Amino acid sequence: MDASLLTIQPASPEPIYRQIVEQLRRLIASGQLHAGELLPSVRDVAGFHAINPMTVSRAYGLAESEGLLERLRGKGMAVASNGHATHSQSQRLALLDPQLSAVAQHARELELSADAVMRRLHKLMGDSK
Amino acid sequence: MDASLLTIQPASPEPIYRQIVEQLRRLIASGQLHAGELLPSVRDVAGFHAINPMTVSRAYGLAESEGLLERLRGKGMAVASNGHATHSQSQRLALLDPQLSAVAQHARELELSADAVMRRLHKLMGDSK
Amino acid sequence: MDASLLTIQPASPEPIYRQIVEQLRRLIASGQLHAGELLPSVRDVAGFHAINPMTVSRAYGLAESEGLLERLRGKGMAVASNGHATHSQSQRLALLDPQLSAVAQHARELELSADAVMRRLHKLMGDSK
Amino acid sequence: MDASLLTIQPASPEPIYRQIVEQLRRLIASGQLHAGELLPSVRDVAGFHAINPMTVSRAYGLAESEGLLERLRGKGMAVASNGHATHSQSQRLALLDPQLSAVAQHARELELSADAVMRRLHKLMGDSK
DNA sequence: GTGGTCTAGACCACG
DNA sequence: GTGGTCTAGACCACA
Repeated sequence: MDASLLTIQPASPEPIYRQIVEQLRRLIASGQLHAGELLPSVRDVAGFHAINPMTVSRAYGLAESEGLLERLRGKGMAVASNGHATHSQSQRLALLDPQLSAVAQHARELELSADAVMRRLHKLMGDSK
Repeated sequence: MDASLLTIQPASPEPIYRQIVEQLRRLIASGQLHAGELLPSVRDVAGFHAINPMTVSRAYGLAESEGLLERLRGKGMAVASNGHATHSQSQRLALLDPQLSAVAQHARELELSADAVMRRLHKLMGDSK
Repeated sequence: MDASLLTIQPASPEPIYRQIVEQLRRLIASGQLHAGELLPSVRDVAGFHAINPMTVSRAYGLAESEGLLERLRGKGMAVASNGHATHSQSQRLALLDPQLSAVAQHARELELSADAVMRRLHKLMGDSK
Repeated sequence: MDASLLTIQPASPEPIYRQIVEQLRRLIASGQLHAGELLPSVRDVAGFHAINPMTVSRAYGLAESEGLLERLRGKGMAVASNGHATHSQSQRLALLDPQLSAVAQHARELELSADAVMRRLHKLMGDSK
């Protein structure tokens, strides 16, 4: 894996270290990071994105305590081989549920139809490809 | 308007005052709160939801400074009568865009198809009705 | 709870933040900290033990992510009310198992009898009261 | 001595080199390794346990600097013949003291009686025989 | 080379 | 008042 795979948005209200953890969670769940794969070093990620190494270290540490990553002493952090990788589609969808529930509630408050919301979402997902 | 119309989730990472402001924004944009309508007092909202009155006051103050609400001396806060209410559908959809963009990005990281995500969203929007 | 209840050994190889978390785990499991009880603030603990507030904050954060503590926004950290508190004696004993297993293995390597080890342990536990 | 006599737990938080040194200390103190006995080569130990040779070398070096081992030029490392071997029982018990003190403190924090802890320890020492 | 810990201090967000 | 985030930099431990 390359440090450039991670996307960091420093201006986001979401803390950087959590952005990293959640991206890792998704990339691992989808198999884009496969079990055993070595992650870029803390210093590489920090240098590439111009953030503090401790911020990256904090993210890696959290991901480890969640069982997403494991520490190979002297080598770095690797994707854990605990079955967290390559979830089924329904498992991956479940990761989106909290966000989608919020969207559903907000749409209701806005009195928007499911069709209108979905057309908009479809457009955004097409654009992003 | 009744204090029970607002939904507060004290355990959410979203700060309470922002939950209130954003809900007001959506309820006003959709016309569920109409211009001139009087809001429940800070004390009522705070008492009903068992939250700190200062939090409600802060939300009302922010909403006022955005032009969503206006302060009627001696009567309380009311929905502003300056055209913020009853947005068009496209304006209301725009309020959902940031969230939908995030959903799109996360879906990409999870390698989920637009169809699968939309089916899930459709189900959630149906359920919530 | 008072900041003086925690014991910090800065010279120990065990990191300070983990000393705190594990002590909290034991004090909660034994009911010496009861569910809902407010912990001393990060700044109080840091000041009392002359350590960096971030170190304490890190410990509290970890304890929260383990479900031991919960954040009361604006009030501080409190012992979680998730049933982690007041474990049965067998549950509390289980928390000592890893250490006791290591003791057992080391005693074997030292060719020490169970009786000799236990007499020593009994003396130490008596002294500490 | 055979490389298989050492027990290595790569996943333990205890560093590997220290696991080796402390095991050597205990095996020598108890006379299971006798003075003058030749140890397996760095390469053998590293190969057998699939760990880095440098780690084994570091452990041997530390043990030598402590006087546990001595370097026989051209032959390898051997158990030192300077009275470190076959300690008395009280000397061997002293090697366990730091661990037992920690157990005593944790038991106090868990409000466990000396009897309960000792029954558990007795069971573990019996099992491991 | 790897990650981990701690400090000192600034600044923010929340109630 | 509370905790949270981030930075900059030093130092350590491990392989």
